[in-house]
Amino acid sequence: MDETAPQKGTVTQRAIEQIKAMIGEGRLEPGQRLPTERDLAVQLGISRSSMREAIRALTVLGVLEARHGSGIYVTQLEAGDLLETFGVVADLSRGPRLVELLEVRRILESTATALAAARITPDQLAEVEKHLTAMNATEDPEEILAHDLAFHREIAGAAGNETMAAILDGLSSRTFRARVWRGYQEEGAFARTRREHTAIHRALVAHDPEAARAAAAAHVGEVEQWLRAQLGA
Amino acid sequence: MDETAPQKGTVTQRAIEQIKAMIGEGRLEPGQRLPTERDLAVQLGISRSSMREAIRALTVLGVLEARHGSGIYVTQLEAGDLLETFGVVADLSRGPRLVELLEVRRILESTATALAAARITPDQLAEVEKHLTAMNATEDPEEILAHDLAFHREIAGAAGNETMAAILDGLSSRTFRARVWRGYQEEGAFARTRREHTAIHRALVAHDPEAARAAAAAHVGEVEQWLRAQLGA
DNA sequence: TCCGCCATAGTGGTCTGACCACCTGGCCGG
DNA sequence: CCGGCCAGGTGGTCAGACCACTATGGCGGA
Repeated sequence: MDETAPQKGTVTQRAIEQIKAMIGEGRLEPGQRLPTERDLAVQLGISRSSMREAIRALTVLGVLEARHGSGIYVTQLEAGDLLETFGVVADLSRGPRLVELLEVRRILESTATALAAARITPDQLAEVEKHLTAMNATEDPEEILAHDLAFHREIAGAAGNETMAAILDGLSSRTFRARVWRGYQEEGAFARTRREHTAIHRALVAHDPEAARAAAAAHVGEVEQWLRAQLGA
Repeated sequence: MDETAPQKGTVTQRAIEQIKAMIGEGRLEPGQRLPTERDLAVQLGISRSSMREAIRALTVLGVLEARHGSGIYVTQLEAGDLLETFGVVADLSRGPRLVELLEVRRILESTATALAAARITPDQLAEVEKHLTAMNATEDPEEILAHDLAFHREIAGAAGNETMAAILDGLSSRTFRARVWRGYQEEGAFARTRREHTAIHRALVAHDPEAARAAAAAHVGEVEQWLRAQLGA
């Protein structure tokens, strides 16, 4: 009856591809609910175990979402859903790879900040200021880090490219930054960070893209150079 | 007995986190072989089915690699291994998200090309030329696309940032580009593409970063603008 | 002695069927 | 009419069996 699968790879892998294809071809819309695991297994002619592995795989990729007791749904397939796995990359990278990731972040962050300088709205600017002042008002590293992240996320959002913002979010994932900061803050980098953030903010207020680009690049580049030196030592 | 897991999330999710943690803490080195599925399941106190789901999840993320009949191994955790999932993102993105991805690619590709202009070696330059001439010597879209990909990949590699090269590779994944090209090539874009590639190559030969950046940005931007227009229509 | 074949043990891959935990919606009683 | 209860359906987990493949080491022949 079914001559769709001419035997290639594992059945699970095949199931993953088939579901991905269904979504790619539009047979499954974002947010739509899929048949039950049991039905899907029958449809593709495989066991429920294999089908579950396929579903689990697509779940960690941010393509599907399983709700216990309710069903399996296609995510909205937005940038945030799919790029969440980017954080894993950042978390598992070490040594020279960390420097490379920071270099990528520097390139994207500087461009995003430049775009934001041109496009940011008063409301968004107010939000940025909120995190800036909150960050300056505390000495708790945890809180500083949180506002630091929010500061940059808000700016990336103002750049108007959700995909880029999602990537930057992954590149700044909590554990990633925490790992770098642990050693970085020892050299009293808080003050410098605050100065750099102020410079970025000033460029945003002035709607000066080039100044914003330079300030952001310098900000990330500072950490990048420090990390590079650490590895060379 | 075991107070490691105080009940949070599904057992599979917990297993995923635990294995990730083992790698993050260095208890599992890249390339190292893991215990068997059966042993791992016993160690973490879960069933083999759940353990298999966890392994499958980490497999699609490029963290683990399962070899039938041999065992499960940690990948080298290099950029290419972990960023393969980036291709999935590109394949499943549609509409405005495609434009955003192209914008990200434009930013990274232009910078990568600029870096390459400064650092490229004669050998690498020869390789680039090979793909350029091969691309000009055929009319088969399939082959042109293949050499087009290789052309950019070689340049990205010459930039000296493996991570960036891997991301660009994902952003240029076969199905992604094929989808865009299907409509794009109708307007006789082959000639324009060749011209643009020639301009990029010329900048590389001259070791002129700024010219390279401009040429690469224009090259990607061309497609980006076309796609933007398509969506607006 | 050495090489090559092959039996075998061990591994991941798949299947089955059962049970549990949770959500949902409808029914029933207030 | 409303609220709580309950049953059916769903994903989550488990157990055990068998299959497909790989690697290893021993055996036989050259």
